[in-house]
Amino acid sequence: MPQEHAEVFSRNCGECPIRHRAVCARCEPDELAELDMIKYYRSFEAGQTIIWSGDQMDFVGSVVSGIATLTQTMEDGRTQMVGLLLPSDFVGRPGRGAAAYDVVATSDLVMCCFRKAPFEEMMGRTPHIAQRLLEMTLDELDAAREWMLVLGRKTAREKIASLLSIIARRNATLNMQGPKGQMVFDLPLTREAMADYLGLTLETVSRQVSALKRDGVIELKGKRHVTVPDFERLLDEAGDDSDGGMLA
Amino acid sequence: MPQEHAEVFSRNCGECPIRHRAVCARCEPDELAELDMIKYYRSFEAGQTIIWSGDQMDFVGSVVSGIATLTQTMEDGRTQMVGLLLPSDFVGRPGRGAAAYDVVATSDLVMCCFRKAPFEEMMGRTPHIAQRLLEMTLDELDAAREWMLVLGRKTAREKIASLLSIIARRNATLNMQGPKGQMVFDLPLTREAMADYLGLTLETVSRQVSALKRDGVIELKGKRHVTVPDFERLLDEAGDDSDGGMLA
DNA sequence: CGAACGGTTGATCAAGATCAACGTCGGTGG
DNA sequence: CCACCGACGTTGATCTTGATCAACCGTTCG
Repeated sequence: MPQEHAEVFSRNCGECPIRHRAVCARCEPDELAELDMIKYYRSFEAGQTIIWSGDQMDFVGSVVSGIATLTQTMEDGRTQMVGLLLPSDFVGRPGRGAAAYDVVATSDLVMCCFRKAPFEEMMGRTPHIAQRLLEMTLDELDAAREWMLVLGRKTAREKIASLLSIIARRNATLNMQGPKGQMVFDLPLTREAMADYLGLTLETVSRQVSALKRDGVIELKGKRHVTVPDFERLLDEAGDDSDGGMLA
Repeated sequence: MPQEHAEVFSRNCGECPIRHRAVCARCEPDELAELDMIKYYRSFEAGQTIIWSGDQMDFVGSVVSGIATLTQTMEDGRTQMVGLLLPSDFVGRPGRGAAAYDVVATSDLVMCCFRKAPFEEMMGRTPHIAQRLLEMTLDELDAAREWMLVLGRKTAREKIASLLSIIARRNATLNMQGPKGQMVFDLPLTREAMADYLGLTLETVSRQVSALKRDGVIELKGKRHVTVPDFERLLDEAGDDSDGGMLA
């Protein structure tokens, strides 16, 4: 049986770790106060399904800590990840009743949830929220399109390198470092989840990770702890042009 | 040399064929009048590149008539389509200076362009525009995610069937018919463009189209004119569950 | 301890890529 | 008028990448 998270979170938005990146990033104190009235926290453990595709959704919200995946599954069991949710990412689609994808917690996870109806109502008259959500959605769309190139045209090796560089870069921006030189991080995904991300089998993922290690593109400590000695080299293996998608 | 379009378009938004579906769908008469002051029409011929990836963009806009594609290209020439733009679809990303993708007119095309800076300024104080753009962006994100499943997990035959069903469905909603029973339409894409859409080679596209024809899933008159005798059958071949993605 | 889970590695197979030839249609210029 | 060319499409033969099937390892957890 799931044991309740012992950890206690401050309800105070001022202390919120994702305050400056989430949907509420642009909100004024009075707007935060209003959001506060319709918000609540929920904890999930690793492996738990947060939302089932097709379910009626009565909340939207932000990932506060932990990692979740958005996945689509065909009747015969083939599954494709279509979103990777990190802290500050938004869950749920205002204006739609039913969830379109499964949302699964990959690690232990905390969400800041807003009751859906009041949130939608508030969004309608609070440009600060609507604007921020638009911005975040446009970013997600860009990420999805980058991902489509990976899925449609890259080789298995390039796919793995692409995924590693994406995780490395996200990690760097989270720690507010530039993405260059040596980088170290932990893989937040199992080999199977990586396969579902990249449209591969887990065997192919395992082989290509080993190959990148053998060729010195990455170093591994255990199965998950990755060191990238030369980020440019990794980008090269990913087939990305060197600028790495820096957009004005 | 490109010959100028002889056709003349009414500047009048009241007669605009995409009025009810575009970014301006929710605008009041006074807002339309303001948009009118920053708008202009541009025509492109089939094959013409509208925007090059990396270019500075000085406008955003809506496709009024015709079809365009968003594509990404790797240094070695591999290309992946990441968006298919039909009438009423929006082009450009407010808040970003440089284009992230190539935009190419697949057919002769007319765009209703807005000068970027004034449009962004106006969006900041016109919720009707921002809200509609958010809604359209969320729809595009959903489409991109559906597409990711196609790219990552479907077989070549399923990919072709998926593309045909998407085009058939879009066509049906444009003509305001329900997507069922017999459907007839023209393919707006060459075999090569279909391949770039689906992450296949043009040879595989050709073979699978022939196979679907041989198996009676579709009928062809010429290379482009398609008849789908049984839409359910097509959905089945696409591996989609029967509801066809009808979401509340 | 044994089972479950995550991961690695090997042998074999098949879907789709690649290379190549050919067909059709619609201009265009001699 | 016809010959030629280029764009688009089809089909065949062969090759390669990644899938599939299978065995096995190490860790963790009842």
